[in-house]
Amino acid sequence: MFSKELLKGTLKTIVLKLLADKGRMYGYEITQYVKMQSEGRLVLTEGALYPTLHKLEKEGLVRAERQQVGKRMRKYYHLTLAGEKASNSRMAEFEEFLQVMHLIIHPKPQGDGS
Amino acid sequence: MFSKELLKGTLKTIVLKLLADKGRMYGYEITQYVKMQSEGRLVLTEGALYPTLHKLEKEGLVRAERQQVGKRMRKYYHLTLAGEKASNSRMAEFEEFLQVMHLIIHPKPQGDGS
DNA sequence: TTTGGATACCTAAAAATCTTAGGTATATTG
DNA sequence: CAATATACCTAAGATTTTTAGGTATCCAAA
Repeated sequence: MFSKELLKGTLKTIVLKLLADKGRMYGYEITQYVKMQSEGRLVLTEGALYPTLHKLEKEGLVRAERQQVGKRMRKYYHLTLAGEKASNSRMAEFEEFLQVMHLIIHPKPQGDGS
Repeated sequence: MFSKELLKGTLKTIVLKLLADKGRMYGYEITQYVKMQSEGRLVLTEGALYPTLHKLEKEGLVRAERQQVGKRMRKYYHLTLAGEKASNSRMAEFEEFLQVMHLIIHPKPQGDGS
């Protein structure tokens, strides 16, 4: 698995995008889904995920609904209208980030006179 | 310009890659090069860059040489052997990160029975 | 000539984010 | 019945970055 350093700053983006795609997910489900989809290469820690979900809720981008399953509680999250907008703009920013990284990592050769 | 949140964790990678490509650069030059190459979309702050360069030096990945230009001092940085290896492995990690993000953002549809 | 902007380095406090390392409880499987 | 998986949570510490300075030289324009 790659260094987690690169993940910094992308966690919110991932969560917002997944909720946009799936409609509703609960925290543990997100960790499992990401692990599965990335073929084990990306493992979200709960210590990062849960505070992020709470923060998104406080910011009004997601809303939570508790649901009882057997005797256990699940907290399903879904996007608010503001959350949908945030998800879209985050994804647009991510695309731009990729473009910029590409420009820096694969530079157009500057005129070098040769 | 996109939110800097996405940049978190990529600064070292960028610096190592640029030094690998260019051979030697000084701090201010790095900020200007990145700004130019990204068409103004990415601006590295000096408060982040200089401490990062110092840290890379302490880790033995880069070495600095002071050079007088007029009455002003420049500190040119270049990769050590360990730095070259770090640059390569960082870039490999970054590629893997991109792949993983792609898998999460553009998921292969799971059998949904429809 | 002096003022402002560019060049060129630096640091420290604060904010933001994540890891580590727990805690609690239920469900399932060997 | 013990271990693993499911499912939530928090807090201390580490790391990284922003913000907001500081110092000094160079050059061009007013």
